[in-house]
Amino acid sequence: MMKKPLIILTGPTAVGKTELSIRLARLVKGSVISADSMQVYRHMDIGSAKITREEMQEIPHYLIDEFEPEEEFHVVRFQECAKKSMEEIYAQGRIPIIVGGTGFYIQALLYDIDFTKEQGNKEYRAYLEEIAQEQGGQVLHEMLKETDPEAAKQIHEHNCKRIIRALEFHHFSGQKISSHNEAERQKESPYNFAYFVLNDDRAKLYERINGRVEQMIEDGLVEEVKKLQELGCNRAMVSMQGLGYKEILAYLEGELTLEEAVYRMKRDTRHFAKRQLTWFRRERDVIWVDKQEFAYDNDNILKYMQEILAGKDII
RNA sequence: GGAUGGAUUCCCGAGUGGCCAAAGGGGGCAGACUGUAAAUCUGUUGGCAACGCCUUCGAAGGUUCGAAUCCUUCUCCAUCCA
Repeated sequence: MMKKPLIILTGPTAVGKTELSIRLARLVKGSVISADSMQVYRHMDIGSAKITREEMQEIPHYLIDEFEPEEEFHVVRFQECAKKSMEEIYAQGRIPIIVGGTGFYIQALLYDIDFTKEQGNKEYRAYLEEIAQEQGGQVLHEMLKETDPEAAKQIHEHNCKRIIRALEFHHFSGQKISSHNEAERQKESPYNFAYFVLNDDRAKLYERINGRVEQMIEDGLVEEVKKLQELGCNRAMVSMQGLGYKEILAYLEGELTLEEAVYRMKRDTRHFAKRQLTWFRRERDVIWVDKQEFAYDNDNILKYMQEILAGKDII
């Protein structure tokens, strides 16, 4: 059976994915699926740098404004929703284009990683979190050594979240997460895909990030977060852990000055961009698109992409 | 003009004779990641032909087996007195 076509356009935050994605979508008759852990939430527009209706220019977009900020969105839901969207897109004779900077989400979809072994209840996790709280993370790490020594070796003892997940996985599935991961890692993608990573010179990227943060403040990010607060959003919510949101929330609660909040937003966004790049470097079959090499001209970039897509029989 | 305090590695900041290429933090750089991923976590950060050598703690001299640490002079900064 022929593999279905799939285009991915990603890159670190603030490289300029959005603009390019629209032109690409028009070029290949594509529909966009957002792979962005924050743009899925409604009422979070400025801080997530969400694409606007006008910018979409009639190109269908999926997974934007799909959930309320109090809902918990995560990879598994992303995968489910994205797969559903893809079917719809294929049925219309269009090509799905994954656009967004959340590498983990992209991976989950691209390699159709299996997450459904167990759907744990919250109790066990709460129990583990309590242990971590009261006895410290090392205790959990010791527990993991018992049940899954391989995983214990791979996960640093300070990384509580991942230790908890590994224990939880074992608890509900009876299997080792280390072997599960190992198996999933071998998977081949069920799609005929092109994985583009847009990149730019680091210094330029950082400049853009800093500028973008300033712009967000000017555009009324503080007001946006105030409204979210009024809607009942608090820092425990997954959505409120987004960059920009957690800092402004801290400012509104009097923990930080605005200046300090802005400083942190910039810094943490830069760090985030770095982590994204690390992620993409590790992914296989990635096509790097360095903006400098194309003289910062999207026409050139599109031409290049088009060639590659044609070569892979995607278009 | 006088008095006092200060000047430390990219930044802030400890160190007050050997254990100091110099704590800690920040920033930078690198990495991990398979149900919170804009999250969570790790490593590294003077140079080199690198288990050793070289350069560094405002500058120049000096004391000492040995100095970022003590002495002298100078430069700059801060506060105070004129």
